[in-house]
Amino acid sequence: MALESLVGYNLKRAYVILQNDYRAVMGDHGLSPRVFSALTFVVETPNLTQSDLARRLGIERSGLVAIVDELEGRGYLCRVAVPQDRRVQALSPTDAGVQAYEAALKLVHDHEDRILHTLDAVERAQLLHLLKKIRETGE
Amino acid sequence: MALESLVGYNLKRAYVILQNDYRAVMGDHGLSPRVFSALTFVVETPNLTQSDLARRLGIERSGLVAIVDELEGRGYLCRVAVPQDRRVQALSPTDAGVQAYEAALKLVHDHEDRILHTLDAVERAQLLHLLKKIRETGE
DNA sequence: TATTGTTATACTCTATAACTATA
DNA sequence: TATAGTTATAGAGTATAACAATA
Repeated sequence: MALESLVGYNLKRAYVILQNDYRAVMGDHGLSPRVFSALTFVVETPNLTQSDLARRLGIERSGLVAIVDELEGRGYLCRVAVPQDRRVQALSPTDAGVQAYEAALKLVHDHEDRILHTLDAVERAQLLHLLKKIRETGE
Repeated sequence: MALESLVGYNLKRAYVILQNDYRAVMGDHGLSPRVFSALTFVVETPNLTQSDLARRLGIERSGLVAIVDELEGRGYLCRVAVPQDRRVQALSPTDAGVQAYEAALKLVHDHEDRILHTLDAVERAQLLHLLKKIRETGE
């Protein structure tokens, strides 16, 4: 079967498996992968703007609006006006946002530990390394 | 950055990079990844039914209809009635389908060789091996 | 002129539910 | 009853194009 030797096919299948398990662990009302990623950037990056965030996530600004709306609706961040440039909205995490991020990160770690239990520490590090090499190529 | 050590995040980013390059190589009227995968199974598996194919691709039967419609519309396969069980349609590749498959496979190989040029043969084999380990876990 | 955030819109991929015809 | 193929429908996720406010 020619597909078995294709990286793209195996990458997609593996990605779908991780994603399904992620959603099962996070639950119906949990943060989706992209919203969790966005929250991570907001919590870890001071003075992040929406355009910055879209660039880092590799999506369009227009697509980010709904993500930021959701995080704001959950009370996890605030859009803060920036006096120096009145076009931009800085994204500032709330205390609830930081707590939700930490709780979610713990769940994500548990999920990855479980779904990747057949990979030992060396294999997991190898996999991360190889995936990052692909990322470096494509950007 | 917590995301950098997450397999799921890096898996998705790498997958998006491969997918974008795939589409660039195959062109606007080329076979999409899922249609190419379906055609591969049809060409390589005699007497394949739609339910079989959906199961192997990991999607629902309902979602497969449009894929088979497209391949039939391109003249790459025929839905063949099976006398033994008149519920099923066997999927039989045409000569044009086999030729299109072979041409597409060549393009896909070129695409993967190019986008993965920073990985040597050993790394690529490692990556395939690790991705398959994840697939085995999740099925 | 260019950029930020935003809205409107459309497209792809996928799932669920219900139908029909067969078994 | 159960299965194969099908249709209708809806929900993510994402992209493009255009707009107002601001630089």
